[in-house]
Amino acid sequence: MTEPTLHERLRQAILSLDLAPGQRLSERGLEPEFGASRTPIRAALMRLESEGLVRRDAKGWIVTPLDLDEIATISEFREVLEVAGVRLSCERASSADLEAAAELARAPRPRETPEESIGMGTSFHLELAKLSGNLFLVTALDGVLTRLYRTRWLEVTTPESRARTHVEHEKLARALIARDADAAELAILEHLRGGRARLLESLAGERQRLRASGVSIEGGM
Amino acid sequence: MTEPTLHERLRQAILSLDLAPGQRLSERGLEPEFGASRTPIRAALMRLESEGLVRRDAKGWIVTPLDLDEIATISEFREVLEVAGVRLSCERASSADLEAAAELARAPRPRETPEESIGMGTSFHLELAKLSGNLFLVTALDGVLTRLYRTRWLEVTTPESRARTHVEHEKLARALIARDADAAELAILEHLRGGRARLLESLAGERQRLRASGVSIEGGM
DNA sequence: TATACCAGTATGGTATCCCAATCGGGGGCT
DNA sequence: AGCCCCCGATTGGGATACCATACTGGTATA
Repeated sequence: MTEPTLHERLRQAILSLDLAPGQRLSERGLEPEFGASRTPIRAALMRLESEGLVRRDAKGWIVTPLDLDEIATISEFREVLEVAGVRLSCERASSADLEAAAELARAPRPRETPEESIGMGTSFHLELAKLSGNLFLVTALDGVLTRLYRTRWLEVTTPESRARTHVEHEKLARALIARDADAAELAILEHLRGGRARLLESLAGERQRLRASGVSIEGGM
Repeated sequence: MTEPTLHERLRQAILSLDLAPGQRLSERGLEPEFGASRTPIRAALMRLESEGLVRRDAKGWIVTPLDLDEIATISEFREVLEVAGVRLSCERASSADLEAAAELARAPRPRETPEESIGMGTSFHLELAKLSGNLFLVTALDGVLTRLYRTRWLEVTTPESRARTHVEHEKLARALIARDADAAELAILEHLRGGRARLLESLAGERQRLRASGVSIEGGM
C-alpha cells in the first residue's frame, strides 16, 4: 500500500466531514496542515472541484455545502444510472460475474465499522454497474456516489436498516441472475427510493442539530 | 463578448482538430503558442483532463485519441441520458418550454457553416435535457456531447442527413408536446441509433484516410 | 562493428515569488 | 458620535526557478 496522495488525503478529509461542508479553504492555509506547497494543493483542489467536493466562489474555495435540493436531484440521477446499469447487466453480464456480485451482497455482515458499512454499500453498487460493461456509466455512478457519500454519515444506521439493505440487495441479485430485467429494475428502484426517502427525512429532521455542530445544510425549502 | 479564456482556447483547438487526436502536448511547448505561462496552462490541461479531452500518460500530456470502442460506449451512455431526459421532460416540463424547444428544432436551416450546424444539433439536445429539470443529467449529457464533438467533423453532412435530423427532431418535439413518453423515447432512440450507426460506419471507413492526415484512431477491432 | 556508457535535453512536479483585487478594521475628520 | 477613508492583510492568479527522472544521441571502447 503506497501512501495516499495529497488529493486523496484532502478528499478523505472532506468525505469524513473532517472538513465541514461550507467551510472556507485557503490554499496557503492548507499548506501547513497537509505539508505541501501551494502548487500541489491547488492541483488537488482543482481535481476536487471537478468531483464536486469543493467549489470556488468570489472569495475563494469552500467545501461543497450539503444542499437538500441538490441531493434530491443527484438521487434522481442516480436512479437513472442504476436502472440503466441493471438492465444492461441483465442482458450482457456473464453468469459468473453476476454470481460474484451476488456474493458481495450476501457478504460479511458481522461487526463492520460505519466506514466499512458505507464502503460495502457503495462497492456493491459500483461492482454491479461494472457488469453493465459501460465504463462511462460506471464513472458517472462513481461520481454520483462520491457526491452523496457525506450524507451517509448522517443517516442513522440501525441493525434493521442494514438488514433491509441486505434483503433488498439479495432480491436484486436474484432478479439479475434470473435475467429478469423488469424485476431487477423494480428491485433497484425500490431499494433506491426507500433509501432516498429515509435519507432526506433524516437530513431534514436533523438539520438544526447538524447546523449547530458546524455542518451547514442548504436548500430544501 | 469577453475574450475567451485560455481553457476555452485550448478546448477549441482540440475540438476543432487543430490539435490532432493523439498528439503530444508539453506544458512548456504550449507557452509560446498560447501566450501564457505554465501555471495557467497546467490549470487548463487539468480541466481538460476532467472533461476527457486530454490525458496524462507516463511521458506527459496527449490529446485524447479517438477510440472507436470508446465512442461506441459513450454513445450507448448517451442513449441512457437522453432517454431519461425526454421521459422526465414529458412529465414535468411546462408546455411553454416544450414549445420553445420545438422551435429550436424547426430553427434556421439555411446555409449554416459546419460549426453552426454542429452547434445547433448539440444545443437542441442540451436544451431539451434542461427541460428534465435535473441539472446533473444536463451536466452529464454536456460532458458526453463534448467527448463526442470531434467525431462530428468526420461525419459527412449531406443535405439529406440534415433534412433527416430535422425531421427526427420534429417528430421528437411533437411527441413531447403530446406528452407521449413512449413515443418520445422511441423517437429519440431512433434518432440516436441512426446517427450512431452512420457515424461509426463512416469513421471505420475513413480510418486510413484520417490516419494519413494525422488523426489517429484506435480500437474498433 | 557492436555495445555500453555518459552527457545533454526535455519532461512534469514542486517551491516560491510577485501581483491585483478585495475585504476589514482602525483612525481621523466632520 | 458617526461616517468615511485609507492602509494592511489575505485571497487566488500568474510567472519563474529549481528538482528528479527518463529518454536520446553520440562517442569511445572492446
